[in-house]
Amino acid sequence: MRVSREKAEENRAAIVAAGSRLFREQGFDRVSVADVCGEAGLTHGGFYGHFASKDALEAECVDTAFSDKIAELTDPASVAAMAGRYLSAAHRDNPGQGCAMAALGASVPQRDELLREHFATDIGRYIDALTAALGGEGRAGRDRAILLVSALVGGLTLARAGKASPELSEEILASLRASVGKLLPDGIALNNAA
Amino acid sequence: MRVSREKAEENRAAIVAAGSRLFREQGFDRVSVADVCGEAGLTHGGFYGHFASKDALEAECVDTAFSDKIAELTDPASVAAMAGRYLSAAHRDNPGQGCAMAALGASVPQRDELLREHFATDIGRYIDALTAALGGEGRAGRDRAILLVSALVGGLTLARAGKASPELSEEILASLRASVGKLLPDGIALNNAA
DNA sequence: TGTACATCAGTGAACGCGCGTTCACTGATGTAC
DNA sequence: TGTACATCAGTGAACGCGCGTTCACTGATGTAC
Repeated sequence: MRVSREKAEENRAAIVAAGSRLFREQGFDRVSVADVCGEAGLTHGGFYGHFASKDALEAECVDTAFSDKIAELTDPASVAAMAGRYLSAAHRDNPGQGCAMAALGASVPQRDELLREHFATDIGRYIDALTAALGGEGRAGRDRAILLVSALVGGLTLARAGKASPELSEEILASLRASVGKLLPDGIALNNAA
Repeated sequence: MRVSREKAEENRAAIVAAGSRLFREQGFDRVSVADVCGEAGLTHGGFYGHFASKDALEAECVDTAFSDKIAELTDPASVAAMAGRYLSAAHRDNPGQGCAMAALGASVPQRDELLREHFATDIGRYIDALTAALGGEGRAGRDRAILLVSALVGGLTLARAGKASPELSEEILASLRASVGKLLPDGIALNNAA
């Protein structure tokens, strides 16, 4: 059942897309190679023709998840829009297309060296991009970006972990939308809509 | 090989203590019932005489981890001391006795209802205790506590996930020690020693 | 352009392994007298 | 207090299951002529 080289490349990309979503939704350990391949419309036997191991797939999925998010960061207004979306109930309830740091960051230390190195590089790229988008310079600029991303990642983690208490989860998101708005440059307002 | 009721109670407590540490170090899914029992000096066969399921153990381990941390929060100075320890390389590198929110929070949504409810209740208790310890009142008091705990949890998650890049990981911790110091009440300084 | 064959993307069964949970058994503890 | 026996905490083998990975096979693709 050989397919064309073009189709094979599409299949590979479909595996990465499916893994990128499923890993963020359920975590690395709760998603099997067969789950990912099935989601991509394939059986699992051909997987090792595309990837050296499940670890290698994980690393590639993480990279693509970060790249999508980094591309969104262009100027201070884009950061405010991102923060508004980030602290929304929609993001809390749909991790599959959301932040890889909040969804997968805590499990990175237990994973293999390839993934740990990719994840560290990606976090560095994200902080660089956020600092640049905020227009800050030097130590103060990076401090602001690091405080912002930390508050977002931690707040979303708490809102998700506390979701069995809906009022608490909502309070955490609403409270952080207010606090994070004050961390942004003057004149840039958080978008609370999304 | 029956043991005395007193010894049986000690064994049960040893299982909870071992689980509380191992789960924070490696995550729920990467620690087996046999791992926990072995760490407590027992075999795994008797486990179900003490606990209804692995899920029930997880919930109890989470509760004890939170209780230990909540007891530390007494006044503004205790919060500053906690924050200094929280953002240390020692905490980053030793999750077993550290913060359950950073170590396990991201995996809560995938776990069973019992654990999700316990975790949500524990987060609520933690935020209540942190607000009270900071001496703040009303909306502003809770906002400050929520921003603080979010920055701590997110920052530690990033420092751990980015540890393959040691300079980045250190920068995140140092930057947040500076930023978090400014979030504390006037006159209360972060303890950078631990 | 048309044909013959080599290549190789994908299939599905199989592998060894570790998991959560169960259970028959053991022997020290706890109790009835 | 001392004895006889019932209780039950802990043991270790076993269960069914799902995992990551491998492999013989299939048949459409791609290429040599």
